[in-house]
Amino acid sequence: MTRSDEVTTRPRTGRRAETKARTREALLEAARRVFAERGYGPASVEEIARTAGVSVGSVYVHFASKEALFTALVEAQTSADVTAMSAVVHDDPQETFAALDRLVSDVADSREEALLDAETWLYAVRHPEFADRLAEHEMRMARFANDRLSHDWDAMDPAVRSVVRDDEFVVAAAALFHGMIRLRRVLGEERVPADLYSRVLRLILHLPD
Amino acid sequence: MTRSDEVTTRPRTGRRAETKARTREALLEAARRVFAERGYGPASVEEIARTAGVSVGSVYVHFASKEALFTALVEAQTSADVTAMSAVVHDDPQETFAALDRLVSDVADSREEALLDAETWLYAVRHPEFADRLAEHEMRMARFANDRLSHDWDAMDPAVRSVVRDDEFVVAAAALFHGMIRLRRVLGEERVPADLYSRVLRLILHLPD
DNA sequence: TGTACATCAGTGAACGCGCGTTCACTGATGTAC
DNA sequence: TGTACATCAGTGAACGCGCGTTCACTGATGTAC
Repeated sequence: MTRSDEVTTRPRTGRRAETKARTREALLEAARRVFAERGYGPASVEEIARTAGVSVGSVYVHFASKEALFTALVEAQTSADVTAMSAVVHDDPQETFAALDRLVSDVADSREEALLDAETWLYAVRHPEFADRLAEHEMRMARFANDRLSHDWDAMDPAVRSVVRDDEFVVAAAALFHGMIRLRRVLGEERVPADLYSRVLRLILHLPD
Repeated sequence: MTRSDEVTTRPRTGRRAETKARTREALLEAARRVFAERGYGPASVEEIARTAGVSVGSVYVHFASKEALFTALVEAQTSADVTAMSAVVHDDPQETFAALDRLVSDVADSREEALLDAETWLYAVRHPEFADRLAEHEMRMARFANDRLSHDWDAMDPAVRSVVRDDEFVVAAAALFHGMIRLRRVLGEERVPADLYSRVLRLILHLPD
């Protein structure tokens, strides 16, 4: 039993640690907004600091460099993606499809998320060492969907199963997801209705309704 | 009949105009490479000029600004896209599907084209006045495909036609196209085989083989 | 509890640097006679 | 054909500016006694 264990009334994290964590969060939130709006290159550390309400020097207390701030942001976004993905899956397929459509419109209609998504992809293609992390994340998301799907896959129409494997379907579904977000941003929600996503998925799977 | 019409032996465009046109082409080609590799913001006019083998000042003889150079490049790419699209359509659907798969692998496997594609989208989302031009281009490409398709659409399985309209199918096909290019760059060609595109399209359309 | 000292999150001016754009200049090409 | 002048594509040094990062400093919080 060490001395720190005996401290009970005092909060485990002192005021200093609390405010430090708050500042870090504020910086990540500001980075999300500025990186999305300007892009990685043109985004300035000064604007991120100003948006977070702190000085430039403070950024370097929390992150080693502008690049480290960006990758920390992507890491945080990755966790958020997994959370969003978990919320999509339901026992009832109808609800799952509806949740997927909602995810399409949520991401596409959030300027910030759509931009950051593209910015992350570009950064990954330009920085091979980072590409592996994005690939791993993309595969984790796909496998997550695949696990839920595999129970039903054996019962799927053989006309479908003979053309694509279950892991290929998941990749195609992810591709359609990314592509619809991209097009919806450019063409508008009339030409790219969110429920088109689930309607096409059902056509691919030869499911009714 | 003006004097210029009487000049027959002399080339219509003198040496000066010829070399100027060559320089312009060299600048556009260099811009394609540098904008793709670095992104619009971080790409420097100096590097573009150096890549093209001319001085910085020369860039401003041909283009009013870095931005004008970028939009001219996108304009040129737009024409190239239309040409590529024309080459895809065949009378035999089998050949059309095969050509589409080839287009997927061509664009995805060309680092430059894939990057420029994403860079253009980002620029459009960040510059609303430019977004209209990209939307128009995207719609022209879609309509182009739609015109070829509409002859067959009436003969399509009613189970398909009752779920998506022909213009919605074209949007979905375009979305799948963009998404597959994106994923293929990150996940590799083993996990995103090019022919997955046509296989999924056939599943959507409930076509055999 | 009170006091003296240590820690460290946060500050902001200063740095060296690379950027987009300009402009006076050069010289090959074009034109007039 | 030859000559004198005009045009203009291309040059590159110079400009003003904003960038990422550093670092000596501040003062609130934490610790020892």
